[in-house]
Order: sequence, then C-alpha cells, then structure tokens
Amino acid sequence: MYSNESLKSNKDFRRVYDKGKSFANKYLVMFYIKNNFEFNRVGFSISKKLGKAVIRNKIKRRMKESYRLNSCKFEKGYDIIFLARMNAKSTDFDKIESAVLHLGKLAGLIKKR
RNA sequence: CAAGUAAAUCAGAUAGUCGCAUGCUUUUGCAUGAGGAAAGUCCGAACUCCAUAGGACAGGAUGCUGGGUAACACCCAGUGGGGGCAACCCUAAGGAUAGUGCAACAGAAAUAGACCGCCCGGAAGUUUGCCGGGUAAGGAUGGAAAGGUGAGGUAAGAGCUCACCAGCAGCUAGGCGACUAGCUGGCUCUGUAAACCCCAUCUGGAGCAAGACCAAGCAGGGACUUAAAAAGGCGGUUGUCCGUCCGCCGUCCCGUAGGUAGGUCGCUAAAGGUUAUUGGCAACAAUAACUGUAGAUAGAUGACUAUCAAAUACAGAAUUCGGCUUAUAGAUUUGCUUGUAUC
RNA sequence: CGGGAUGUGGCGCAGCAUGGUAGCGCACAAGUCUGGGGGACUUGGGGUCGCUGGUUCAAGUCCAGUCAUCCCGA
Repeated sequence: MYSNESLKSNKDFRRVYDKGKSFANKYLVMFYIKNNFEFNRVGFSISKKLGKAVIRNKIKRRMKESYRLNSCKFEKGYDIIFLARMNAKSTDFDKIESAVLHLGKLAGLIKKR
C-alpha cells in the first residue's frame, strides 16, 4: 500500500463521515464515498476508548493487513474509512479479515466474478 | 534442607514466505528499525524565543551532616530516631527560649489546679458530719496532669534531701561536620510548624505546536533619516516596582515587504556506550583503546508456518538527556542471617 | 507539551479556607389523617467520604503517592 492510498487530512475524513454511506457489523464500521481518482484511499480510525497505545496499534495493524491482503478484490475509485468497535479488542486476525470482506460485500465494493 | 533478607540479570531465539519506515544503491537488492519501564509527566538540565536577564519586594521550592554531579526533590558515605532474635529495613529529621493561633468531649483543674482522699486545728458532740487551713503520695478523666524509680524525711506530704535514669544550660576532649563521651551546675521548661510563621540556601517567563527558512490565497503596510533639541507621553514581558536599552510623536516607496494554507529544517553523535588502568570506603572522576545504535508526520515492527517443555506479564519512541514514581508473566545467579538434621 | 476541576447514602449536592457531631432535598419502608387513591404530617433504615500510606491525641477535612472521569489552551 503506497502512501497516496491512505486518507491523511482531517478535511478528507470529515467529507467521508458527513457525506458518505455506512455499514457495520460486530467488529467494524465502514464509511465510503466515491472520489475522483483511479485508486482507493483508505483510513483507519481506532478510538481511545478501546484501550492503551499497544492495543490500538495492534488493532490498526491487523485492519491494515487484512485490507492489504484483499485490496485487489475491491472496486477502485473510493475513499473508505474503517472504524474499530469495542468487540475488535478481543478478537484474532481471522475474524477481522472476514469482517472487512463482509462489509465490502454489503456495500457492493467487492468485484463480482 | 527450610524460612528470611539484600542485590543483579533476561524480557523469547532461529529459519522461511508476504508486507511497512528510513538510509545506501539504481531497478534489483542490501543494511538498520521501540522499552525496562518507551508509561505517569513528579523534579532537574541542555536547546530555542521573549530588547536586557541587573536590583528590591511578593510568590514558589528545598530543609540532619559531609561529599558526588551539568543540575536536581537524585546518588554515595555517615549522624540521630524507630522497627526486627538477626541479616537488614524505614525515616518531610532546621526553629516551640522571635511572635500569633489551636487543643473537641471527658475531667475538680488543660498551661494552669484541691473533687474524693490524707493530715492538723476549731466549735458542737454518741457514731458522725460541719467550719478553717496544710498537702500533688494515692483515686478518677484524658493523647497529654507539672520529671521517673528507690531510699531518707514529715503531722500528712512535697527535688525538701540523696543515688541512678531522662531532660536543660555551661565547660573540656574527639570529629571537617551532624554528633558522641566525660565533668559541673541550678533543679524541670505541655503538644502542634504535613497551623500561620521565623531562619538559611536556590529561583525571570514560556516551551520543539519552542523557533528558523521558502511561500499559493487574502489583505494595506513597509523602508529610511535627520531640521531642532531637551523634557514628557505611549509601546516593548507572561506577579509588582525601579534601573538600563530600543521604537514612535518627520519624509519616501509600492505586487515591495510581512505572512495564512502548505512545504523544508529543527531531528538525532549523545554531560554516548563497552573494556582496561589509576585515584576514592563509595557515589563518581581522569586517562587510553575500541565502537558508531529508530527518526515517523493519519504517524513505520504485522500476518502465517516449523522447532525449542511453555511463548504466556506490564506495555509502543514523537526535541534530547539525568533521576524519581507507578505497572510487570515466567525464570536464573550471587552475598548474608536464623533454625533444623547429619558428619 | 502545558493548565484546571471533580470523586461523600439509590440519584443530585452541602460539609474541607478555621481538623473533634457526616448533613440537606428527592427516592425507599412503616404509621396517622381519608370510604379509597393522591397529597400532607410523623417516625425510621441506608455511608470502607475513589484507593494506599503519612502527620496529629484525633483526618471526609492537612500532606504525599495513585486510580478514574470531565474540561480548557498552544
């Protein structure tokens, strides 16, 4: 994942939160909106309520990894934000990976073969 | 062997596949990549800015002694006090004779004192109570009751007298010093300063989002100098005042200058680490050799597999160091003390 | 990086500057007034004062450390 494929400024995040659509399951919430680029931009957000720095880092890395492994399956041209919920604190990598794919299917962003 | 006590160390390793950050290479790779507390932000510094960091007051901090350090509320060595059979541990430990305040309830009385009791005398008089005085030994209250214990002494008592102990003042000796030991003296002084306060020492403020450079948009600002001469006014700092210094109270210029978004630097070599020698009880210092170790900016360490008995704790760098405090699975090593058993 | 506030019955708050009795309102329980309800009145129960140490004769109050929650500034 190159650096221009991630959401950076607070302005970009606000645009997705305010104008985008959202889906949720047990572990994650996903916000997304169409952008004007040829590629996707992804942001990850983990609230301070989930735990201390070590726990938040671990959750974010797992979310990043599970998107990276499945990024080829997503449609291009969207800004996406994944937001961790309280249940993500105590799960393993497989559950988070399946949660990412599940949200992609709900939103219709997974390519149909 | 058991119990205890003091200290030190490790904080998964190795191999493979995919992936991230930085640097070097140039299209392929190679190297490096979180902690003992990175944490809490409780102290101390470096560094940067505030015109200067000078004086006074206020405020704040520290508080047994000596040393170490860039500095410290830290560390080392000692002194006094407290706890433990001991090894050892704890200790905000200056001043109550500078002054002010406070000490509920109980109790006769709380910073000064006769309720009961004991003793003497008086009048009345059957026991007995009443009146006047002496007395701090005993009782009761309290955290604290006018030094404690014993003997003498006395009407009963009392440092009234003596011995020992505690405390106070002075002298002598030892120690750099906190203090210790001895002698002498008058006989005895409540506690609280983590109440105000006094004394001694230290202390300007803000913080890397400090600050420097480049610079879209937007907008009014910027530059320079003397004609007169001194005084005054206003402004420049973030407790107040004083002192020093600077600017303004005139002319000239206009996409120039300042500067927001954004970017670059600050940004990692450091009061650095390891080893040896020397000095020192030690903390630490000096010298020599070797070594070169994260630097992001939505913010880099993850996922999976195999082996080791198990991989499990607390926990993630954000300017950098020195400490303190708090959290911590599992395991290892060493010194010392006490007890038990055997030789 | 820096500054500040709060924690006391089930809920909302006093009491801490000046240390000795933990209190107020609502809620809860019982009783009285009423034919009954509502309402009023009377009585009662319920507190490791966030936690751990220290100072003091004595700590909710003073001091130190710690945990949690909330707010503000650059």
